Amino acid sequence: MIENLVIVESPAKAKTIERFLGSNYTVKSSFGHIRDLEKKDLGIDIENNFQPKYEISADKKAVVKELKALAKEAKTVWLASDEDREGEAIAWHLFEALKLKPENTKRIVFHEITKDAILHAIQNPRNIDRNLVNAQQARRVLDRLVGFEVSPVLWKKVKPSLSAGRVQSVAVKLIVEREREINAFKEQQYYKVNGIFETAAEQAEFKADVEERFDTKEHTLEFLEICKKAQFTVSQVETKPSVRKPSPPFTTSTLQQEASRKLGFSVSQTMAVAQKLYERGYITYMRTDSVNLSDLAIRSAKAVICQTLGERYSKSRQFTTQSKGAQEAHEAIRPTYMDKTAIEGDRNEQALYELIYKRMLASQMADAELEKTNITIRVSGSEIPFMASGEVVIFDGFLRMYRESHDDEHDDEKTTLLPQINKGNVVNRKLITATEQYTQHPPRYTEASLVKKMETLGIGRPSTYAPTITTIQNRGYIIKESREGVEKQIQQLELKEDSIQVFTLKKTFGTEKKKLFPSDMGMVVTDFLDSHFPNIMNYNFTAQAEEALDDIAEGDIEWQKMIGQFYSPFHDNIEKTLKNSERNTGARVLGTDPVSGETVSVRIGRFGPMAQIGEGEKVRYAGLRKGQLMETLTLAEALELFKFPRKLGMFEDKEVSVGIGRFGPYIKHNNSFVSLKKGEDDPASISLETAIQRIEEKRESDKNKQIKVFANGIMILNGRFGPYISYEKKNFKIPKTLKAEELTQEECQTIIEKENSKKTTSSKVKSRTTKASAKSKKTNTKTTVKATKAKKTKKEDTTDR
DNA sequence: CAGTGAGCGAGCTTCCGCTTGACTT
Repeated sequence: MIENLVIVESPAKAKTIERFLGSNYTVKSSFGHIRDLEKKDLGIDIENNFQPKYEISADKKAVVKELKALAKEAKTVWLASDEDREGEAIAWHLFEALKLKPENTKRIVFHEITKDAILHAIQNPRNIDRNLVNAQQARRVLDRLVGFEVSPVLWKKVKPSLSAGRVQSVAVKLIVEREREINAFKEQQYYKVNGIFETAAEQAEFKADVEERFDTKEHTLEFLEICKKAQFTVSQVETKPSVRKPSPPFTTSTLQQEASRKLGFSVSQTMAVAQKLYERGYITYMRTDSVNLSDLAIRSAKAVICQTLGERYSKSRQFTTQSKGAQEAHEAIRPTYMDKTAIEGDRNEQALYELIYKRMLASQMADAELEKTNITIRVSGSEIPFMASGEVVIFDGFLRMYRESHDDEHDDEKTTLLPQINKGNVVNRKLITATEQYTQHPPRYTEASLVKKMETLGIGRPSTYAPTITTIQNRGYIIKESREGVEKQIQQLELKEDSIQVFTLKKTFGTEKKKLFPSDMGMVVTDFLDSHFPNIMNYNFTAQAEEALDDIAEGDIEWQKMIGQFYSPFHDNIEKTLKNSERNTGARVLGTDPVSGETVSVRIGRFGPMAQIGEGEKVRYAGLRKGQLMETLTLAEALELFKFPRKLGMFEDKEVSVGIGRFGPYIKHNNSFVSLKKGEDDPASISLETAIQRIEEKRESDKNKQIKVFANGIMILNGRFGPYISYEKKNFKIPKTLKAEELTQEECQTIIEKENSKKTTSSKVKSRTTKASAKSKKTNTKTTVKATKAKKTKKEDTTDR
């Protein structure tokens, strides 16, 4: 018999709470949502006032069974899921699925995991808030309707297996629109003038720049000529104090941004590392949109600061959340114990912890006090002045602990110290340089800056930022990659003493590191959705839906009514689009092939974007190269694609040719492929000799990979995860009980047969060559393995008890 | 990993938000 059963969402939370509550309370976790709309079909009875059809999620069957058994013998069941829309719904689903009784079920909430907060919650139970639950049901049903009615339109009109949704489609649109802004951007050349001066009295050097940009070299030279003879007089000195305040402690979004900027983490990597820190009790919950801090946390931060840095550095602050649609079920992300300055763990874990620690501590520290000085230097004979600015830190305050970084940081050395200068002083020029520059297009999104943008639009939630970004990459809508910039020659003019010299420098422009680029598919799908479903693609759609959901939560409107108002025009639009719209391949005519006179065009084909010359019998195709977009491809670039594969000659009686594939240029010989050496080989000019050399190098390195080769083509190879068997281009795992070096051909044969028979029974999907099918196959086998494992562990549990 | 790009038709795909593991060729 159990006295009290408390159900929370996270197992780590359950462990902590159990410690606070003592032996009368059994604390278990639901592992998030336990029920959802039917996985297979729409799961909504449209005819019957949008009645949702729920089922226990496949991976929660065991959890539900266990909770049900415990609930049956408990005197009181406490539903302690989070205090937000989703949490309320979890409580309700638990109530329904576990068949709880109203008389001994209590709903409690707390948004900080402290003993006081939990005991207080136990003292103040309430009932499940049905209005809030209904708001969640409306949210769920809306997302299912959008996703499961729009996606099939894409299957018919664009390509099978594509997806659309309230969140993901808008996220892709952000990337597509940014790319178009960049394409439309006309870069402008200008000259930027910087100077180094010294004071007459102390001969102290300092930097000053001209804020205006010069449009031509001639104008720049004119200015330098004036400077040559000019006197430089300090016409204004302006000093004003300023303060800088620390940023609030981390939320999911800000943690992802800072970890990306400071540690180079991807958003999913940040979440994985944070999860580990959370599970080991080092930090509070990592999926939160709140900047709230518990009183205990504020007090203990104060104690640490006063003890280590002195009282002057301490300033307790509580922050309020600004972001749109925040639900604030949790605290901000902070260390659980402020006296733990460092933790055990790998390098990434330590680095992320340090970031979280410092950010939290800094948030409880005093403002930094600065003194900013701006100096204007008049140039005799010109209206254009030089400006110098300096910053002196009077009191470092929180800056001692933490400096936030920003996306738009150009290593501006604006925080330099200025020498003592007074109005009317004459200063001497040491060196004046004018450098040719280019205006910059708007920056492409990184994963983290996309999350930031989504958060400001109120799209997505802390728990979905990382998965959403993964999804749109998996669907092939966007690609994360780094691209090398282009080297340009730029001119620099230098005025030193009495001569002006001109130099030519090389500088690389447009280098992109881990940025998000749209694919052709992303652009075609975005355009299709934008033209047929402008309502859903509107950046305000989610915000407006949230307002309606708030009304439902307040009890001002019935949730089915809200859904009904959305659904009828929406569904009509679906029907209309299915009937009237054309199949969309993003086709575009580029021009005429000067050789054949045939039309050159691009479109998305069965295997992706391609270029095409002519029609009918004489048609020729060529796939687009990495980094090329149908939208911006020129006729010349398209014609270039048809120059490969190029025949080089013969080697060992087989033809050697060079081509360009998805992973760059390659040499093909006797059905095997060898990559060209980056930076050395040029596919357009590579000789037969070099190609043969590359083939022989590849053979040598392949030899080292081989452990054993059998006559019938079975090979034992050394791979990334240890030895494996390769046969007919398929790979097979070697059971851990066997030694790779000692395997015979027969033994390999049996392993292959065994694996092959397993594969055909576990996946009914016919083997296709597309990525999507390969992936679904994987998940299929995965879930079956999981299911059997779950059963096993459950059995062990019952025998133990 | 890198050739490909017709057409038919069966059977499949898909959403967003809550949570953790499992396991890689």
